[in-house]
Amino acid sequence: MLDLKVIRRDPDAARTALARRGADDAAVLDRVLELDARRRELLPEIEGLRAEQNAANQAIGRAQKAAKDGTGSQGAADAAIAAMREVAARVKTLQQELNDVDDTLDATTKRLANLPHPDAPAQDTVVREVGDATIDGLGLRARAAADGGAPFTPAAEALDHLTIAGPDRVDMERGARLSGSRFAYLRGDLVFVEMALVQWALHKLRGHGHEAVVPPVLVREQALYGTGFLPDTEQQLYALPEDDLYLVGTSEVALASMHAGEILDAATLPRRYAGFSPCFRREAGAAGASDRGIFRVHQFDKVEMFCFVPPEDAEAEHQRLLGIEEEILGELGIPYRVVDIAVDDLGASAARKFDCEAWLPSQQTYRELTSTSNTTEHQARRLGIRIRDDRSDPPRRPEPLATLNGTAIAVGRTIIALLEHGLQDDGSVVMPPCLVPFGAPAVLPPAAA
RNA sequence: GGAGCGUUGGCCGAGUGGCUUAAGGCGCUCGCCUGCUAAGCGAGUUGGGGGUUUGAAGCUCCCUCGGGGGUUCGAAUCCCCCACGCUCCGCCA
Repeated sequence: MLDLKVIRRDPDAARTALARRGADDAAVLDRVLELDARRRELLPEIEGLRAEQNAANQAIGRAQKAAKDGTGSQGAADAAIAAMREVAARVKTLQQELNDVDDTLDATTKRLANLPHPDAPAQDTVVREVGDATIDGLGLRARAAADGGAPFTPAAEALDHLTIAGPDRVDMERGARLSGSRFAYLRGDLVFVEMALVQWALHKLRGHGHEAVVPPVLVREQALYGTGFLPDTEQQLYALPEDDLYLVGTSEVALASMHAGEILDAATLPRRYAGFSPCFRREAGAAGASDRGIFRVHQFDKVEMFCFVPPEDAEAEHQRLLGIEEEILGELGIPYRVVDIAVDDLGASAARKFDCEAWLPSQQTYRELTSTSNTTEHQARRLGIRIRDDRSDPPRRPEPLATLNGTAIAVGRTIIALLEHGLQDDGSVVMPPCLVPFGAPAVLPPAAA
């Protein structure tokens, strides 16, 4: 949500910035300005009448008391009450209109997307590529083998993850039988790979100052409006209308909402979290996509980073999150590239977004594995999260802070990349050495014939 | 699922229609006083939105007793809906 005062002062700047997103936000913006103007017409009128009421009500109270004491007449009070009746009716009418204007203004303002960062590019832009686009791109597992880890001889030919894992470990057929397409059972070894990935990531993130969180995944509509997923991505959301709850598509929703309505002491910032939760996405409209296996499913587990920082620190924090994502991919030995996402492809809340795309040998292309967004004050304003700086002089009013999110581990997709990059000629898969202490097998046996 | 009781300022807590425009206390901030500290005295201490202003400060008005609506000249107080919390019963991994 944008700051009304800022829009009011310089509507053209907001208009220009929103236009870069390519949406029809200009009309919405004009509507906001119009409603804001009407609101500021109504307010002084109502407030004047209310001041009149407040004064009269005190006088009535005194007069009635005097009448009771016998020191005054009831007539004076009755006359004042009669006079106020009219004022009360007028206030009621105006108040009704003001309420309508407020409601519409609020709903309309919430439709506006965040202002994009000036540096957000017009087209997706590759920032850098790390590792070779080959089967063991970074050569990390080969190097680890030389250091005494499991020996590793990369397969000569790439295979996709379903072939490598086999139906005993990624069971799409039974998943579909149970729940429909895009659902899978993850079984056997791969469960321990998932647990190791999660444990490893949470430990790493704790070292980076992120507190581990397992959040609720069923949330009220309010949380989705607050994080900017509504109105915007309704067709992506699973809803439970019986209970007025939604399944979250990412723990970002729950993590951002953790401090909703709070005023945080500036001295306690930054606040950094690492959420672990399942994520649910309807993937409506993705029906034609030809992804095999667990690349795009309706339910997957994810470790998500989330940060609350002072607005002036947001950009540095964004780079920090990107740095952690790259560190993770690097240690897992997954070659990747960083893409600066095009301004018209940003979510409603994001001012800027970087994706890390992993090289998938079986597809001979880069695919999105992680993503980090700087949502500036957009979510904080919608969720009512503010910062109080007791150290500032003169003291300032509480102000919105900035929030940022980033994927640490999207489990399913990470497993895909690990399988493809760890594949050896005999069909076995070498796991990154960093996961082994956390319970991953050093080597996954070949899929059963 | 059923029944009951609750939600007041940073915290505790009084308050059943009108000088309560929220008592009192604690905490905190500032000042005074006091060898230091403590105590004492005084003042201040929710958040939001308007007006004035280039902006800020200042001044001023309005709103804010969990949220929303209603009754009334007037609501913390009465009525309705919702959210949340606690207790008991039932059910349950």
